[in-house]
Amino acid sequence: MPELPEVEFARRCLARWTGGRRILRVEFDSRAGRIFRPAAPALVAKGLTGARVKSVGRIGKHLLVRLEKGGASLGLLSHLGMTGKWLRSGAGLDPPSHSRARLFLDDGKILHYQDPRLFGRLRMVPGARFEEVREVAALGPDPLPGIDRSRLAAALSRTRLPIKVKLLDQSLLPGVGNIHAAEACFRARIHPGRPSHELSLSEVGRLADGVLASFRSALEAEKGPGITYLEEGGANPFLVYGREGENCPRCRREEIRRIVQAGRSTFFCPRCQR
DNA sequence: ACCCGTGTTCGCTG
DNA sequence: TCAGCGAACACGGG
Repeated sequence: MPELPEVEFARRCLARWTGGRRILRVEFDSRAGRIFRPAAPALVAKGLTGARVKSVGRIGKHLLVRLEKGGASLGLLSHLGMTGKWLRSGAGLDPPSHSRARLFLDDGKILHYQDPRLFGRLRMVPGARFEEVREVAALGPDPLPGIDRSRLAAALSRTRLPIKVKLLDQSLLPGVGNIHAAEACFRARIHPGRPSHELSLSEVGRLADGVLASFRSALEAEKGPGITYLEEGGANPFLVYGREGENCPRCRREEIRRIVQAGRSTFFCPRCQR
């Protein structure tokens, strides 16, 4: 369920697990071709074998792993798609289900890239020049630790798209996904259907605050049991997402509604959000 | 069985 | 030319 907070959590885990470690061996499953495409899985595996991890970065929902092999820099770009996850296990344990690739580290641990739906991507970036990768080049500046409000206001003034739909555009505030777009509109008390160019400067400011607050709240939840995934059985940690029919947590007088915008669900309070 | 889904890209349309 | 839309990708869960 990766939007920015989950990807940032994955980054911290990966950094802790791999810092200074060497990759001894790489395995992949029969479906890994989708994840690695257009490169052949065997080529990626060969490229990673023997490399040492230097650092793990992130921009938006993209993980940027910097490695070194034979004195040369090497990059691994990881996008988790809808269901991608990095997990770690000890040697000799059964791999988790849908483990598409496994990296065997020199401390005896195994990193698994798990991705049931195969929407994620894992690709090598020569020289770790991530900025030359088209999807990365198209991203706006990462919203953490802060958002440039003038830039945000300027970008919003140029489109009539509903604000909640525009928030999904990764050139705006990369890392915002369907959940946090709805959460940010709710926190900002802005109706998700409002044309972006109509927002006042103070509304744009509230929206930036809303995005950051929603991210921080989710990151805070990750520190606990690491559960912010709706499917994982924990309580729904969100204010409006997935809460159709429940009372609004702010006004307590209106039920949360669900609408569909650009083919995606949006949840909002019709009383609080105008 | 049917519907829904945390993301992105591509092709079509007006 | 291009913003905007819907479909497609693929699979599990309710």
